[in-house]
Amino acid sequence: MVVVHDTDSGRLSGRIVETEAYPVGDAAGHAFRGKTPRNGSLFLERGHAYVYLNYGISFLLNVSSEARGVGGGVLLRAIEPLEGVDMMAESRGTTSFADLGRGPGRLTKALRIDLDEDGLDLCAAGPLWLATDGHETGTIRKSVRIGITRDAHRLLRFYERGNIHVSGGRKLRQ
DNA sequence: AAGAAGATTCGCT
DNA sequence: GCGAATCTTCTTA
Repeated sequence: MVVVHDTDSGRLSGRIVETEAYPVGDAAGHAFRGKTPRNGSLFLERGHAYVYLNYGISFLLNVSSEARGVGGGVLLRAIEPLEGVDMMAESRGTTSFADLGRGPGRLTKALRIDLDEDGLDLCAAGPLWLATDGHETGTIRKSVRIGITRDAHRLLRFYERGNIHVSGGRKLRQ
């Protein structure tokens, strides 16, 4: 699908090409130890945005995936930029097309997403929403998740094979 | 109350 | 390839 952010300066959008699942009962998930001031949005009805500040540096965007009151979600790790590429380059401070949305923190910076978007319903009318994709979908592959230690063996990372916007090195894109 | 780890990125070597 | 930047949560005293 496509993530769309309608801002005062224009529309930003990108096709999701890499995700990671953090299901119920997964020790690596933020909801594993219950609700906190930060992760409350993970417990909203499936389809809501959970945005948080990671390592004190980068905002990361998730989509809640369970019934209201149950914590679980999907991390968006990379997008292929579609609309608003110039604005994205300005936000990211680079003109390298492949790098604009390559990585979970870069993705939010390109789309200008921060705590203002936390808790928004992505399946309703609003500034941030998910659109269906008219593009052809390539082969979807799976692997272990990146940057975690708990439940590290689970194959819960999904990405489009060979896509240059997928994060990690060459191997992690094949 | 203090320290360490964590779903990362960037600049420098 | 390595370390810094820097906020939230968890662990240990």
